[in-house]
Amino acid sequence: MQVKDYKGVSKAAIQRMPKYLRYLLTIKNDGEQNISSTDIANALNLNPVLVRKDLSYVSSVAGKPKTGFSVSELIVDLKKFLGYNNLNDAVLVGVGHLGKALLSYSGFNSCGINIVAAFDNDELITDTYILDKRIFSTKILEEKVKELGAKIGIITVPTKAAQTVCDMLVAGGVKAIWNFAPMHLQVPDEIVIKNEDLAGSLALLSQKMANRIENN
Amino acid sequence: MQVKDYKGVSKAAIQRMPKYLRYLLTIKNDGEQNISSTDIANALNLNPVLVRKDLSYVSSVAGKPKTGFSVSELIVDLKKFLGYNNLNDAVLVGVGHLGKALLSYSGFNSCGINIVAAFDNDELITDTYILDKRIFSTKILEEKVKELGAKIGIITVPTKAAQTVCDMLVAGGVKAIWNFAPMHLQVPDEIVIKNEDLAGSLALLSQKMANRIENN
DNA sequence: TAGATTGTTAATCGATTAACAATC
DNA sequence: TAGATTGTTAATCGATTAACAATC
Repeated sequence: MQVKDYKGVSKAAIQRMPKYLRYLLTIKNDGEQNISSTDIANALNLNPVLVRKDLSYVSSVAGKPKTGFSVSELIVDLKKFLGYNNLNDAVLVGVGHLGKALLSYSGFNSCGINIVAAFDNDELITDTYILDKRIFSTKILEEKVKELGAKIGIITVPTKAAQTVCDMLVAGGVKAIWNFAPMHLQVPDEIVIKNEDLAGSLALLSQKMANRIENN
Repeated sequence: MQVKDYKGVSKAAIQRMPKYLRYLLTIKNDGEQNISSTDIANALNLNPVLVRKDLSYVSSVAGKPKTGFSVSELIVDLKKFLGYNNLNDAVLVGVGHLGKALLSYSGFNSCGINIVAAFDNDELITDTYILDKRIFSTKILEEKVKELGAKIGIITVPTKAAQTVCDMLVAGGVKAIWNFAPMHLQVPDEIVIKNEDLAGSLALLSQKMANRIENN
């Protein structure tokens, strides 16, 4: 088996990969065996050349002129690229509505992330379960994260607690932070952080709306 | 009062604006009157030149050498740029965990968006309230959206229902869709859409982790 | 074969950073 | 005044698109 080194893939391209994978899974389900970059591009409102370039980074088998790409093979390649076969253990801190939403979402298991435990301050819910995930007290966060060896920390606590929780997760040994609290967190250089900024998305949406109306 | 035309602001810059605003609000709370672009940049891990360029798009008053920018004035300018003073009415469809999380989040009111109603298929929760937002049956979605005149539709339903709900919202007259379902939605050209793609974010996080570990 | 489709190189577009003069 | 800080222009970097030869 040939080994790809995945060099030079742009950030934007990385974020498109799960979209390709999802689309391919749906058409595979419809019984499609082959697909052209043009068809993928049309379905996802992208430029066909961009799709070809993205797929060239991950595909182990070249697309064939006239027939296009093998759906099954692309799916395998995309899953490998995205690391969906080897799960990373994660813990989630803050079992409010959003925390519950993420804990209940079964789709993460097929996205390379496995939430193994949750933490919350509220004594009423500690030692209860959401699906098969136990909720522990935040008091034992650091020690428990060490024990579990979790590598990703998901933060869904209120803004004012976010930095403290972040520090505890880092002390517990996580290598990456996925932050849903609306604030910028400070982490050591070696820690990877991804901020999920809804206000930023909303700003973009509002701006597009304003411009759209203006141009009518 | 001078009128800014906000031309040439990059998408990336638009998404940074709420971050600046949030940071300025916290330091205003700490009693700071002035702030330099360098200090903002350090706090948010950005390049100072980038911060100055971004702020130059929105600030009605130039920063002063030696003292920097007036915190209060920047706050006013950012709020105006982001349209946080004139609220857009929105409806939310799909009152699961994520839907509840968004309905319960009081912070949207200060982000220019006002959720006026929600919809769900589940008869058990129709005509109940979350905060002051009433949950209606999805059956009357189109007519109710028209009646309310909502301009933004927020989709938090399962994947398989997302496109149908999207079409109903568009038929109801919304101008923008904020989609949290993990799939690509098709909308008419004149409708603005923003996909909140957690799988894409996660892909980026995983990739960064993999590279970080590799480079050690 | 002819035509659809691929994959690559070059050109363009967009965003960030570097350099530096202006000024409070 | 001197130095911190701004704002702008040019250079660089990164990502997308256009052009086109290769090929099943």
